Amino acid sequence: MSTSEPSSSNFIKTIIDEDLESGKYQKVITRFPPEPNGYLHIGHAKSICLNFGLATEYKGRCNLRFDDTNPTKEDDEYVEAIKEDVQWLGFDWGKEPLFASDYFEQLYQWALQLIKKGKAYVDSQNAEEMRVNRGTLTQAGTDSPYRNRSVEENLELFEKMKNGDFPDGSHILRAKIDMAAPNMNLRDPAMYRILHAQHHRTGDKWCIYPMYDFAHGQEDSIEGVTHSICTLEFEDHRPLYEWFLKELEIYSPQQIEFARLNLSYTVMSKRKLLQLVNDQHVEGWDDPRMPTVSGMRRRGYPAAAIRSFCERIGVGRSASWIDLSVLEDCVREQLNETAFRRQAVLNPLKVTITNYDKIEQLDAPNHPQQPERGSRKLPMSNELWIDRDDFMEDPPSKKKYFRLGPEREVRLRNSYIIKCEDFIKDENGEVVELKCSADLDTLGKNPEGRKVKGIIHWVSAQHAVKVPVRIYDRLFNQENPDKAENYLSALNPDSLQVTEALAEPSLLEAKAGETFQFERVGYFTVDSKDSAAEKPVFNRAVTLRDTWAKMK
RNA sequence: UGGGGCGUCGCCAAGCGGUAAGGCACCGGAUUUUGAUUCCGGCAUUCCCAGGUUCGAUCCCUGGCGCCCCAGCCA
Repeated sequence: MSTSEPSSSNFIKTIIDEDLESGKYQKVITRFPPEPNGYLHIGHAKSICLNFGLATEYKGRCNLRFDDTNPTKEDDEYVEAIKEDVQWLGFDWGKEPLFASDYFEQLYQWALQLIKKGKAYVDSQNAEEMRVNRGTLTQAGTDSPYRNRSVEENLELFEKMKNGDFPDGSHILRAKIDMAAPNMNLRDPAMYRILHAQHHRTGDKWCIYPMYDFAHGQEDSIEGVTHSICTLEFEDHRPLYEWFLKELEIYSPQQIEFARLNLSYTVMSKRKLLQLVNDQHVEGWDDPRMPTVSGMRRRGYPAAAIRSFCERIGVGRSASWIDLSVLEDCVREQLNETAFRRQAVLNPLKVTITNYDKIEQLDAPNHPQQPERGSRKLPMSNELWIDRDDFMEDPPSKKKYFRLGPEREVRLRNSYIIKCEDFIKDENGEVVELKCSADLDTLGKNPEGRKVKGIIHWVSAQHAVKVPVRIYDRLFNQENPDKAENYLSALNPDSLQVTEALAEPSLLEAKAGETFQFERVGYFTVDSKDSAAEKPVFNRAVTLRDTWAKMK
């Protein structure tokens, strides 16, 4: 499956090691429990790598379980997308994925059990009344007037709720715990609400649906999960998680919380990502600018890069902010190994080689560090395109600059060394063409007596193919978009720039999903949606590291 | 001002009473037909602050300070 992931220690492994050693558990069973109400994002990837990673490392199992307890927000489209993403990330959940909805009957029976035990009651206050009577952070709540209904009455009302005799919101099943509890979650939390909604799997079979708190622990219990790993916000829910399992007298897994991922220049809430999609600020969940797994896949981020990112950032309990550049660096790390090298010019400047009048098919390696991966033919002629950035009429520092300039020499990547003899300007004073001479004795070898440090990429004008290229930048231009008055105001208007590249002809054969390094520029992936045979459209996954840009 | 957490290098993160791992970033230097990659070297006398216990504290105690989460019939 995935390559070697050494994986450093973290506090969760310490807990598991202790549990294994003390004999509390003999095996490790985890689970990844997404709600199918949106696409997976990089934050989910962290949880996936953690949960599946632990299962692999301890030779246990990790279940993929859809937490589909709220039919008003869930959809099969999301189920399918989530399955694809988990698989693509390189993980295996075994036979079939599991669903909370498969446990609805059992959950219902358990609710009856708590009612009979006097631990649950049907409340008939409306939502507003419940809110008011819940109290505040510093004031205890007050008991509902319906709190002491008899078991019989509760049973009867709950039965009617189940049968669909009541409209949404008219009644609710609550756990009878303590309206004065300092932990708000224990102030008689809701267990079941009435929802006359079509469920993506059970259709209209149910009119009542369990709340997260009344479902999650029992789901874990049914599946024999040993370590139920979730994010920090659920820490306050743990006493409730344990309360239900204890009152139900069933096996109680251990919940462990870790800090969720925060990535700079992006938002991570599904609600906001959904809004970006619905309001068409992006082209869809898999828009290459989205922090979704599918967006990153389309952008050209390899699964291995996402895994190594998750390994690199570690797992802890303190709120952490990871810079987007860390992710990009993981992408480079992978792509540098795997991507074939090609030449393409994004911002063309014409060059005429004055002493060269033939056409040659030069040999250029697919990957200089991996010669066994072969080579391709690179056509060379006397009219070329190079990148505008590689010429300066007046270089700043004679010493530090080693690109093209008047009287300067430079190596054409995979070709000859050329010297700029002259340059031509248009009426606006802009350089439009360079006249260069080539040292014809420098193909595949260095000249004697002088060193030419600069190397530039190029493409033969008559052979070049025009290909659409999409340059992506961060979706937001504020480090923490959530800190803006409205996160939408932090959207980067220039996050997508559509342009064209003049590319070497071999790139015409590029297949959807393939990634190439355009030498000295960056990594570009053939878009899987908008490309056709012989008509590749390229997405820039990430630039190359550029220390020269930093020096300037 | 109720409850639950967190605070170790610029960013993550080990450490669990015996004298500060590692990764990334950064800074040097070497190799290089990608100013990329690779390679070598450097990079916390100090662990939010102040007291205390101890032969010895990042780890224990006390008191501060700062930050995060909780008042959905969302998960």
